[in-house]
Amino acid sequence: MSVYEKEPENTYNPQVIEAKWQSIWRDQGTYNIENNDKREPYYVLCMYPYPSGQAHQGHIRNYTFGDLTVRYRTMQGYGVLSPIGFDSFGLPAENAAIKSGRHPREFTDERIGELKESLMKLGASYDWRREVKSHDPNYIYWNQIIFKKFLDAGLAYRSNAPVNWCPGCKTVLANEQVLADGTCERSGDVVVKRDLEQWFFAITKYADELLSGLEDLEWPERVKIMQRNWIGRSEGAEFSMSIEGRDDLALRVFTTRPDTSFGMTYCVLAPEHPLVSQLTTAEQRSEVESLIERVGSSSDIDRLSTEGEITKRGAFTGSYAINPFNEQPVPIYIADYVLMGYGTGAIMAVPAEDQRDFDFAKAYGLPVIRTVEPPSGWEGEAYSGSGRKINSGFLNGLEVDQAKEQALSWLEGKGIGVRKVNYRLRDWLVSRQRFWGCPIPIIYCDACGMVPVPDEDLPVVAPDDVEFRPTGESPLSYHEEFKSVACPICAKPARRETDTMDTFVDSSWYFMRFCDPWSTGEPFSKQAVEKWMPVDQYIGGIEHAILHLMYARFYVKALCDIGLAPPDLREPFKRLFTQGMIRMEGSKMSKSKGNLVAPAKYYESVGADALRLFHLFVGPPSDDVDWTNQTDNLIEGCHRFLSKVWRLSLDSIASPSTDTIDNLEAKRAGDEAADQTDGQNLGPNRRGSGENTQVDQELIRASHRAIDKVTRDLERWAYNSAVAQIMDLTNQYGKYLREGAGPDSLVLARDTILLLLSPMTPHICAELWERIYGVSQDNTIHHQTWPGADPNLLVSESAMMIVQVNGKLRDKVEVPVGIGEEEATNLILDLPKVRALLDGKSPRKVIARLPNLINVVV
RNA sequence: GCCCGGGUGGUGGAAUCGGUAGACACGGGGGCCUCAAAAGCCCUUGCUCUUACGGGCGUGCGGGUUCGACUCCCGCCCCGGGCACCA
Repeated sequence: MSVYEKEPENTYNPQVIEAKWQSIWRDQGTYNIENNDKREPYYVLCMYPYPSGQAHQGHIRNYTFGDLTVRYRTMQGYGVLSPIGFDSFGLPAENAAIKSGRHPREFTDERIGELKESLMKLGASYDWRREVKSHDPNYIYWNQIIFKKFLDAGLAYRSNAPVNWCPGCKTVLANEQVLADGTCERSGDVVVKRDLEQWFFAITKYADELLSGLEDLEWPERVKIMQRNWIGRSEGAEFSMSIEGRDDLALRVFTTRPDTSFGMTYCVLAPEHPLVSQLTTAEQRSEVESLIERVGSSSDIDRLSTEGEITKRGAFTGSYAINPFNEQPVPIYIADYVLMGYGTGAIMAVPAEDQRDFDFAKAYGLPVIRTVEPPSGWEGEAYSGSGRKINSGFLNGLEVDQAKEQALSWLEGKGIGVRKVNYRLRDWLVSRQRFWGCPIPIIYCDACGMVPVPDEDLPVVAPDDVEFRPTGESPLSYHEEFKSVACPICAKPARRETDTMDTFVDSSWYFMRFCDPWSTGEPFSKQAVEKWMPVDQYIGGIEHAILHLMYARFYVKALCDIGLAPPDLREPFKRLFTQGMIRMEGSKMSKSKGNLVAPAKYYESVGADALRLFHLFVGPPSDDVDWTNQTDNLIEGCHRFLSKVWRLSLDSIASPSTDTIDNLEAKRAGDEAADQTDGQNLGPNRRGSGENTQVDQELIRASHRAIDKVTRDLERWAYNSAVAQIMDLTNQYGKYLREGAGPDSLVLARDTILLLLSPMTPHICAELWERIYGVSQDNTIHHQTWPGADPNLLVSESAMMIVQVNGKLRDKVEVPVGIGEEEATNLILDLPKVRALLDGKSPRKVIARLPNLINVVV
């Protein structure tokens, strides 16, 4: 037992010190920041959480990384904006309301309280004055104002569209909320198609900028790739084909391979294509209609399940189109593999160069004409690679790329086609038939049509006296008082829109509101946004790689264009970090799976600092974490390490070999004066008296190496190896402390450990710093400057040189760092081990990477 | 099917520019301290041959480049993620 631990107040008691410092931070508003702060601004943001009650380990992980960044950047001298809020609209609260009969607001506020408490107990530092909640009437107000501005700008519109309808949730789902197997992401029900009048945001207007804007973002490459794929830009041609015997009709098709037009052997329309009924001949009608029936009313799951029975997937219309390239008629089919929502909803089919067309052609006995010579020995069916054109009239002999260009020019020259860019990205469907969301501020009047709710009547807030029936329908739709309203224009009875907005709308601009949550005249002042935006470091889960991050990017561009945001902002998140997920037995941790591990039990046993340290140490932040039966051991180990830091730090005060506090204070003051002269050394970088022994020199170098390594590791998100480095320094410090090193080196090492650790485990470091230095409240460890390594101390005078013979490690020799090649060669040729291996032969070659390595080739 | 990641001891992981593979931990084994325990400290811990000294093998598999490969190239296998009729 250490000297200090004999006194009860000197044992490491995380619960006591964590509560103490958390209340200090809260009472002092340590991490509050003003918009007129003079320091260089730095905006750190973690994705605001859906309030699900007590935090889960995914939150803990996220907010630990965020808090580390906040504290680290603050120590580097930035004025850091660190806000937090709650994504408090959404389905779970509504479902809970249906079950319990309680109002979702009550339920949500309670959950926010619980989540807030777990975040406070984590010791995360925020400017709580800036808290934003989606369900706050104030936020709803601005959400609705922005919606109206979008409407004015033509960015919000209403359209009757086939939508994904979940019979379980009784609501429309965005494409993104429908899983690949055609089921609802939330309820698992089979999603069906329905035609409904819905609100959309015109995100496709920004398709090109959403794509090109990715270039300059410091985002993980895989997130950018996912977004690029989602946008799905493709270049090609759109051209018209005449219909045999029908001079009144023309068929327009889109293709990315105009060069393959000579290989067109049929055309396909989507079953929903408007020309289908006109093109269908009497004898084909029943066949065509039965296919339309099957495709139209079915769910995607039915549509997909037809895979394999390909002959049920298409029907011949009885009509023929004329291929403009060779004037040949080709039969027109309808088939479910062509989608109405993409391109023109009609394609020219080239089975030789497209596998889907090939499969269809084979099933329907349609011909295959190759237009690109496949490589010799080609065994596949359709060949979509490059090569020389054949069977292609004026394109023969060209390479695919040239032929594409020629075909395009030919189409343009003839005036039958144009170059065309298509996107996979669709407009954002924002209507939700739910209660617990931001109401869409629109009134429908029989006389005046669609009328936006006047600003002075905003916000439109969902009523309190609602009845939650287990029908799945939104209570708004049967709440007469809410629904009935006087038309703002003619005052006659009118109906309110009862749909609410997708909750992704709320999360698309909350980070701007954080800049200026007090703003009353506008959603945020341009000045504040100009100062803080874009977010310097955004941190969140990879699961938001596409939706949230795409929508938020769209929103910022739109807000710039309608004049609410500074025009040149364009992008919200300059740097993005996506953390890995917590897994349990291989599956994603989530409440629905009942596999959450609440932080409370760790707060009570080992404390928040140990839990934070575990999340930093367990592996690379971007990797998934497997929560196993070993995990508690690792957390325990983190606690043991912190106990060691505690003990060794306090022992240093007690140890007669180190300075008294008074002496240290004097020394620090002196060093600060000295620091100003060389302008470089801050914090613990005191050089000492110059009387240090060899042992002291080693510890001093070790401290500087740790500063260097940890700083570089924090910049490259290698928190696990940063922690390892601090552990290593702590082990050395402990050793030197026992061996009685001098005070300069011990104090340096101890302070270095505490400073480097302070953004990671803030409570214990603040407490120890206070016990050592007795600092006042505005001079805690978190007010210290991040240490800088002295480059001169990073290199040693001697190095361990690896001696290799034929590339294999054979020996190690300590050499001076400046050793020359000749000297090194002579030295190693004399080594007994090398001599034995040479066996009298002379070396053929010597490769030297001095002073670290030398390799003799025999 | 296409596009991304990844595969290193019993476990989590490290090796940042092609130069000591396994840092730092967890777990295991042994010891010290103790009446005893907890805590702490010390030693040990990739596999394998050897009493030892010392050797051999080793980063999913098979090749290649190089004085030298976890790292680069080619071809496979396995795991995870994203997209999936987007013409």
